[in-house]
Amino acid sequence: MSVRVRFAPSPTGELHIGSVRTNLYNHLFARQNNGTLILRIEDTDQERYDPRALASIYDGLHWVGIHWQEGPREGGPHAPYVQSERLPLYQRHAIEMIAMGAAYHCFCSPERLAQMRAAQAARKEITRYDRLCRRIDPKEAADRATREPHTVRLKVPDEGSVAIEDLVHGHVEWPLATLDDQVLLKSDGFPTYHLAVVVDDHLMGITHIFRGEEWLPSVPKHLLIFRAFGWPVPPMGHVPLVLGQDSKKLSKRHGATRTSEFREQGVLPEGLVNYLALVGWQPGTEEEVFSMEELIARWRIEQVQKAGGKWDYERLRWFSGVWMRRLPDDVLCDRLLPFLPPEWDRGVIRATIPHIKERMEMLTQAKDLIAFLFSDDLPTEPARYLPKKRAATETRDVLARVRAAIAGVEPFAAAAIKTEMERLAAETGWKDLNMATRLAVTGTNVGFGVYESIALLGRERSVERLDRGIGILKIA
RNA sequence: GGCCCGGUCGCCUAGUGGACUAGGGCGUCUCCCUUUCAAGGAGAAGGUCACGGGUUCGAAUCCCGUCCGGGCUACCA
Repeated sequence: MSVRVRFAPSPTGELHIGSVRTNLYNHLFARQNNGTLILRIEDTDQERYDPRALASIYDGLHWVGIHWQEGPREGGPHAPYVQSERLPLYQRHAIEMIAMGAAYHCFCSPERLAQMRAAQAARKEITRYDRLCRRIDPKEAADRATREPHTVRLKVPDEGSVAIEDLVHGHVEWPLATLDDQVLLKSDGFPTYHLAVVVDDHLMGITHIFRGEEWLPSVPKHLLIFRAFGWPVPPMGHVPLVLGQDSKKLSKRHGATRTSEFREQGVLPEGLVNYLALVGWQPGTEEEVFSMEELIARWRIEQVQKAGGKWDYERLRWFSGVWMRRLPDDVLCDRLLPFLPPEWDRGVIRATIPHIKERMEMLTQAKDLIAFLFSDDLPTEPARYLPKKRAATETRDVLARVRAAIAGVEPFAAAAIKTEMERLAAETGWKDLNMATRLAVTGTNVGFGVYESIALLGRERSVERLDRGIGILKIA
């Protein structure tokens, strides 16, 4: 039987980075087994529905390199893949469960439910449905259901227990006596998550369920539904949560959590995927830099951690930097373009790549590094042209000698410029000759090699800037 | 409160009874390289393996208890 796994997000907002991690695991498992990955939209909560979410899911997942075969836009043999378009299916199954005695109609109003819970809480009891409607005669209930608002609830047995062999956590067991009679079908005709996942996972032929650990407590409810229909229960693996620094579920207050934020910050998707895979999984060796293809070959559910992983922005940056250096220059150049002014010449940008790729962790850092090549908007304050502990007069004199050397150097290339500059440094005894030159030519005290900077800028512009620097220092 | 899941350096983690004087990576610090910043190289600091009892010749690893943290506890997912 071929592997079929799914990613089932709720369209309630922008794609969360923790969701990407969970989906990445599904993707890796599908790919390594030549299986099928399915995207299913679980929009059963009309209140929280966010129409922008679907685009966010598609954009974010495609950006990190995750692709699937069946989904809302792709179609497939089990379409539709949006739960709100499958309502009759869930309603039919809910009715079937009632007929089998595994569920019942509930006519309790939200108000009564709220009062009931308040009373239970006041008595320090467990707050759960008191099963009032479970005692209504089924025929009467069916009749009332034709005209009264109602929900359908799971009829949880009073005794016994259910268990799974979780792929991550091992044996987990729940006594049924502690379970609530979960609502399966809401009064608006929409299913709850619990009914919808089980029905869809079965109907869509899902063979393995990998999802976040927050779902572990609801497994017994799902087991009861599988059991009622006599459906086989697919193997499940509940993967650890992605946490913030305070050990709580990663959320906005911890920092960036939207996938699009990382993209906007210039994080390389290769680095993100590499880092993400390692939050909750490790290969059993000391290697840790992996491409998507390597992850596909190596990832194993058995190696997934039990404990939650704290999000580490520093480590993510490091991985992004690692991939910055690994990507081919042409590829990196293309990645950079969206982060630079459109009028900047691609050819010039491309020429800087070998010099800046080792100095960036995020694509957003490129702009400052190469701006001096595209803008003549340099500082005007004399102090900005002085190396530490150097006076204006001496700096001006040294710069004049540099200017002469640059004006005549042949060939005009980094190696020859280096030779000239080193000769001048020896002659003048100036250890910070390069810094003085850098300040005059680029306007900043950090950046890649001065010789390369001058070579890239060109003889004419370099000389112009040296003259300009000398002029500013004369005024001072 | 109840149910469930966790607990190895600040963070991610290796480790599944003896080679553990607990290893690697991120971060921090030092040095080398470099007339900037990085990258690269070499080192350092950092852990009584949550705690307490057992079992055993021997425990991070097995058992029991305790503590701490988290998740769930909705007609949310």
